Amino acid sequence: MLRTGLFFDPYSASRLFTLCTVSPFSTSLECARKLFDQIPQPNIYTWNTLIRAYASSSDPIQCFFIFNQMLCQCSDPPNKYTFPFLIKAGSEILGLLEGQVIHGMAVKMSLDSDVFILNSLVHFYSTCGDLDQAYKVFLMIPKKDVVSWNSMITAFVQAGCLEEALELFQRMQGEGMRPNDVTTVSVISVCAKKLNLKLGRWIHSFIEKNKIEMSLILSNAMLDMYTKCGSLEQAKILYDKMPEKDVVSLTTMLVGYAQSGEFATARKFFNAMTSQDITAWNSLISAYEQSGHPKEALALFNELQLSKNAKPDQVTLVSTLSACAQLGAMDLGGWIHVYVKKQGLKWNCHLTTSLIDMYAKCGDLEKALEVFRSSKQKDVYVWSAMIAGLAMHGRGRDAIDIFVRMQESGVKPNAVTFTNVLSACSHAGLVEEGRLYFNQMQPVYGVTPQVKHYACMVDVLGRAGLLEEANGFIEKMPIIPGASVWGALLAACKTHGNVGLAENAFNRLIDLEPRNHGAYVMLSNIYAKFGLWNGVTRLRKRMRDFGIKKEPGCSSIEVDGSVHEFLVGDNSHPLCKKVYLKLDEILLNLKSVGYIADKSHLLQDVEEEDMKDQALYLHSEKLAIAYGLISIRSPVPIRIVKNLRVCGDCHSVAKLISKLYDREILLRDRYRFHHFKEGNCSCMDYW
DNA sequence: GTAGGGTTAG
Repeated sequence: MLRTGLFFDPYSASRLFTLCTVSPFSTSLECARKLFDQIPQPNIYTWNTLIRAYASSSDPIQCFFIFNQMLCQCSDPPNKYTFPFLIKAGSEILGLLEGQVIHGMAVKMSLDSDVFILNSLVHFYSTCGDLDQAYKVFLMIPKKDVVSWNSMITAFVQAGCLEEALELFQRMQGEGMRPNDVTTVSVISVCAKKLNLKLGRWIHSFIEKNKIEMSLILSNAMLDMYTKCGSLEQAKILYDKMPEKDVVSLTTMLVGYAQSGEFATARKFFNAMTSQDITAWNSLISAYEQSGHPKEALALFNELQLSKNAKPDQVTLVSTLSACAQLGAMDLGGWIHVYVKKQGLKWNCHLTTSLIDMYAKCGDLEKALEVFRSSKQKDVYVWSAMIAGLAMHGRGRDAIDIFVRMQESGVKPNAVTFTNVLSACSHAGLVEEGRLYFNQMQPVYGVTPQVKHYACMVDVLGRAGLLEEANGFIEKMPIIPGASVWGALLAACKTHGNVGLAENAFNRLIDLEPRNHGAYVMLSNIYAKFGLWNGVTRLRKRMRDFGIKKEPGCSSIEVDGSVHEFLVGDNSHPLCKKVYLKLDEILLNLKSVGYIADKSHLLQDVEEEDMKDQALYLHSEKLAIAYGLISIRSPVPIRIVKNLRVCGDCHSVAKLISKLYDREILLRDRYRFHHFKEGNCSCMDYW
């Protein structure tokens, strides 16, 4: 074209240029840009095409620089085609200000009745979070087409206004507008979000009746709806009928099966993909992590690192950090912290939250605070995670301090925040503060207390020994007390010894959750404490009859990046002989300073009666501590995670070991952290 | 003589 001079014909040059911008090759945009710079007098069409190309690129902000250049260099003013591209760029960069400027220019140029520009603006304002403005623009569209309706319906769905979206769906039909496949994609996703299978089925038949095209995206949205609403069978039927499937279809099925615990089938869909993208990996990892299989999640994460096709992203790391937190795997957790920095991944609030949570749950509260202090963006979840971290370490006053500072910085507390604040009050014995914040929830903060908040409040009162007040509090509850509420009261009765209230709490709890083994163990412990052996026997028989088993105690410890688990009396560890030798040595040392095993904990233990003397000695946390002393060099602290609450004897032993062996021990049990140092525990024996 | 807006999975 250069040789023939055709390139200097503006029309021909712009055809070549357009071809270049739609090329799928990754370097084609650079190429197009170079080409553009050689076009002598780019016309308005050419400029628009360049802006369009950048609007859907990875660098949409360029659109505004180019637009500026265009205003200076192009003899034609921007036209109705220019604005949709710029508005799209505004949505991409979430640039509310930029978009508003563009909107203003369109108005000045009297282009604000163009349906394309207005539809773009509806989408733009909604992605920037200004739903009111989106709706105002929508109402001003003189001749709404199907895209106008779709844009507004989608805006409502994405803002979580599901009822409004359904209303609009009705209204568009009332005004004679026929929904298309895009409309029904949004409406089906409303059904998925509401978990409303009935409505989902109705929309499905609506689509068939109205002969709406079953696009691949619509089929995928429908698969998503059926799996989320718990109808895997219908999802499978639809899936088998789909003429075309893509990676989204497979991922949706994968998630459906993984979330109902059918991991083998989920893996089949995972393996059936020609190439597993990062979303597929994330789906499987998070399914494992969220259903109590953190070890499998970490194994998959390791597999992912060997994969050539996908690289971990922020979502992967959030799930993986959460798995680390569950296991107390701080080596890997810290490695991920470094990984994010090294890879230059963008920090977001999700990542910050899970990193704080990981450090706090692995026992390194200082690191958690460091991450918290250095984070630039703090949303309500970041603040709440820090409050929870301080709470589980017994630092109630500091937690409340953070709660106050959060409000000073203009972040409004939500239901999660209050759960954590109340938990901080309960762990630190701050009864007055607990009462105060609970009573302020609705009137001051507009957060309606849920069952979990009542349970926390019962815990605050009960732990402090105010059993009657806690019981009265439950009786006055305006909502039905759930199992967690009775569980909190029962636990308090165990700590402070009240058989009458305990029996009532137990019965109410068992009515709601007949197979709650924790309830049986707690009541049995209370009977044992008072020497009510008939009660113990009765309960034990009832457990046998119903086939209810106590959850076995399990402690885990991370050494050199791998997690070791110990069960009660475990013999499966390769180094178990050494562990038991170490344990003998420890107990001998402890006895020399006057330690006597507290056997009251033995009598209380329902399932372990056969093991009598051995049982205490074999508690999993003792095994894990012994293993830690063997394999972790001083002065690195020993970090243990236990699935149940630590027993009184293990608690005393850990205190003594911390002094005798001059080692810090961080033990996370089901409810909180115990930081043993120089013969004392951070919980000050209030737990 | 060239063109534009809205949709699914973590």
